Amino acid sequence: MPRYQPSRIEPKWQDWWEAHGTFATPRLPVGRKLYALDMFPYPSGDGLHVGHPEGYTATDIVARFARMRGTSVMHPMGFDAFGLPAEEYAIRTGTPPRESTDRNIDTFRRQLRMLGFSYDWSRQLATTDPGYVRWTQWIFLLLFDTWFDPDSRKGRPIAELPIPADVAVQGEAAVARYRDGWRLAYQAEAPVNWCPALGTVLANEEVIGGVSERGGHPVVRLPLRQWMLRITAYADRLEEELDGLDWPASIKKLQRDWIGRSTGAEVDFYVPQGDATPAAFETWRRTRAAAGFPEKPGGDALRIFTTRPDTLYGVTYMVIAPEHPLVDAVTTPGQRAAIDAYRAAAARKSDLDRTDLAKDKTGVFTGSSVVHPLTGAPVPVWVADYVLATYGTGAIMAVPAHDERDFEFARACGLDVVTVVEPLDRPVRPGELFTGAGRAVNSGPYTGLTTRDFATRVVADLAADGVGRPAVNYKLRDWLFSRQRFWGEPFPILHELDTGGAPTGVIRPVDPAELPVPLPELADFKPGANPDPPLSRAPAEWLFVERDGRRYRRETNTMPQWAGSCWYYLRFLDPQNTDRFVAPEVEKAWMPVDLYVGGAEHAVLHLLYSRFWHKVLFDRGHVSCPEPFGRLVNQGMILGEVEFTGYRSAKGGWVSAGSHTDGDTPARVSADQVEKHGEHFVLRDAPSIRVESRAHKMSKSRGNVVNPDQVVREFGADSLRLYEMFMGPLEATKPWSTAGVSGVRGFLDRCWRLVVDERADDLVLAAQVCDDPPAAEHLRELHRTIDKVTRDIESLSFNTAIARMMEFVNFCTPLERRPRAILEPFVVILSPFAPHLAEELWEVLGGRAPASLAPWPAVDERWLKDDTVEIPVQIQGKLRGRIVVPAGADAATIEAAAAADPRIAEQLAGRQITKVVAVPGRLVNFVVK
RNA sequence: GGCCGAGUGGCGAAACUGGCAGACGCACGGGACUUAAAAUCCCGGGGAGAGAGAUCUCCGUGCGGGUUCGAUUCCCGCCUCGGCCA
Repeated sequence: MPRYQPSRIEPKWQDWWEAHGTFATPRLPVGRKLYALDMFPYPSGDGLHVGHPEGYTATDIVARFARMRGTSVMHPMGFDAFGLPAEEYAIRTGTPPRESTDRNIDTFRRQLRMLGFSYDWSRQLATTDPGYVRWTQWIFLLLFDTWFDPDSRKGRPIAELPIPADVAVQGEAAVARYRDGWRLAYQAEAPVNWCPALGTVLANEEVIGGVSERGGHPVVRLPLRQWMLRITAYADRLEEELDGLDWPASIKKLQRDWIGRSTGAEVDFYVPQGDATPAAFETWRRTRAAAGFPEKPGGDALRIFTTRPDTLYGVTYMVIAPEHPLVDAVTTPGQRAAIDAYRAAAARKSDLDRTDLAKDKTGVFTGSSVVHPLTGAPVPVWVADYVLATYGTGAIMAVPAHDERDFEFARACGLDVVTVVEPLDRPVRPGELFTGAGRAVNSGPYTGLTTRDFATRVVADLAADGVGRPAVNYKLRDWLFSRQRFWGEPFPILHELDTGGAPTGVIRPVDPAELPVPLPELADFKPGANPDPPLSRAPAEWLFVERDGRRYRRETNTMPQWAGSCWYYLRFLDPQNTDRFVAPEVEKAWMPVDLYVGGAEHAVLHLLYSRFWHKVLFDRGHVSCPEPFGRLVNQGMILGEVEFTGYRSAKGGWVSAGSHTDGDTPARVSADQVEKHGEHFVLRDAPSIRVESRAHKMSKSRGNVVNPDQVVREFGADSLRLYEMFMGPLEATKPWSTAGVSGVRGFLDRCWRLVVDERADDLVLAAQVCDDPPAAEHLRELHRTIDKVTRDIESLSFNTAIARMMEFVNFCTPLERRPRAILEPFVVILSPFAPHLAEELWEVLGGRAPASLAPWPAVDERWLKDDTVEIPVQIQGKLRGRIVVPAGADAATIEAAAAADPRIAEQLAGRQITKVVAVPGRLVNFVVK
């Protein structure tokens, strides 16, 4: 019994904390607050992975530490429970997703509880809870009700959208259409990635290399009515407001690159109507000069976006995307067949295939030309799939002399290359590719201008003539927000039907009082052969509703998994509220999140989408801060145990790693069969054979997945927590080591024996524990430990904090008399790391539970200072001796002490000292001749 | 191909702002305890060399340069590995 038995004490204290509401969070913080948040998990059927507790332990330590220092702490946990795997499981087994999801959540909750995290479990939520879905739908309606006002750069109610007079006169339907064109949530026919095998449309980021990220199924592009969110309206704010955030620079950069803001110009090229006479072009130009640059180009103009308006005179051809609306209009009968074939082929390619620089560029001439707005020269129009319909205007002016992709395409198709920019420092070679800035040549009236001046001037001139304007473009696209799946939030939108049951095109939001729109009971989860969502097969009583005497059909798309995770951090604050998604005073008191920890895989999407929703909520006055996550930390990946891999040839003999070929088969080699020779590991029995030494990502197929349940069974939850924190820096990628877990367990065993008499039958104090007043050396050791641990938790350097506590235990273990006055504070600082053990030891020491809420011990600065310090003495920068000097000794004193040291004096004798570097408290260095 | 990160003992790692490289842990070796083993406790471990010995010398933070009295740390160039994006 008195041995350290995690299996006994861990459940005991988990029950105790639960029964006593130890970690219940007040509705409003009292004094200082801390909101420490983990990225909530998707409750997969496999249960918790050892990667999960890494970040969770880190935030738990911070949360427990803050609580012990009197801070009000919000530390909740929930589940991101909508998503594909549950639905695929449903399709496979016929189990309704809600059942399997609830089961998985129970498993996750059990496993999380087992690890002793100090969550306020009364705040648990799942994105699938009807009470949560209600507010996700409510926020969607808010997006639907919001337009982005470019003047104030803010989201505003759609009712405040100014209606142009020419629209107003067309009547109510026209006004409604106009409004729909401005809403942040809108419908569009979009070329989408339809995956027949999954029976769904996928976002671009879910398509990798032309196949689905999940499952690797082929994907084709297809136009389909979709819900989109106008995230591009917020692109500038999403980029600019990264500045104030305490996030890793690399994540900020990823977000900036993803947004991909580029500045340049939009330019219209005249599309001849019928005969392409110079007179027709002149007429068009005069009309434009009078009317100005239109919001949308008509059929008589091909609009392009370029970041290099200074290369306008180098345009030798135009390229439009295969999906561009003008393709049909500009294709001549002779080219029709070739163009159609090309478009069909392009539809089967993903964006990735189309932009890959390594691949050859392809394209087809349309047979016709457009007219250059400055020179009036005809420019041939090509269709090529290296231009994407969704980027910019879906059309480009090609300047092969100054753009890499255009250059490659021109070379492949035998098109002209005309140089119009020269580098400032050297002459240009004809036909050379030069993408840098320089000076204009061969550019009519602009010749001689620098790239920057040219751009400014020409854009102004184009704008004056009504054929161009300055423009900003983003790589970021509007967010494709609908999925043809069952297991997601239904859209709270109704489509009006006419008397014949056909949609009229009029849509109507569900009254917020009627939310949530529940998911219907569905017998069949199988996706269809066409992109019709499963909900279109819902029972009629769900599908059709009547409002105000009109019949409606419900929207049958569902929202993507990102929807629920966009705002869960807000719901945690007020999870039971049935009047609002969060009470304003509660939101104001707790937000923003002070520490957000999770994997870097969410660097772009989740974090960008959340920020976008948050800004809309902010603009509409529902939250008090413009950014949700103040400080972000990415925990590193935990890899499997290091593996040694040798290679065997087809004949069965070993082949040295590095000189092996694909024909050789890899084979696991155990650690005791290898040894290190110089840089590499080799086989012990055949030292000429090199083997690879590497840790791999944990995966079922590799069979190197570590199961937290098993680790807890074998070593205890405190050991798992402590090991994951001791492995190395939080942000680093680290290999798992079972031996390492057992080493950390050894430390907890030593902590136990420091306090408890292991050989007694009952749980009693070790005989060495005494009430002696602690001696100076004890206090010095204690306070240095408290100081280091305190500072290390603040900087999230948990590994070094643990190392310091180990030193403390190593110091105490040999003591015949161990004053409780140093043991008690030690147990307190141990408690955030190994909370169960700390509670138990605290109890044995006679403390009043819970140790988890004991005040954090204060550091007494007195014990941090030494009377004397030992400092190194160098000659020529090489260590030649050490001296002991008073702690505060100044430069002159330590230099004299160093020179007086017999060993140093001996080596300095007869040499000329040219310089002395004496840094108080650090070192003395003599530079001699 | 681009961007980001990393490279330190047999292994995971530590080193404040440029100041004694390798704290702490694993593994390993030695010792104490034990009839014995396990467990525990104590001691020792970067490499090479010299010495009977306490000690001493040289080399050493991926490689090559540079800055500096002094570089794991800063700068330039390269190599390898990992991650993300294309």
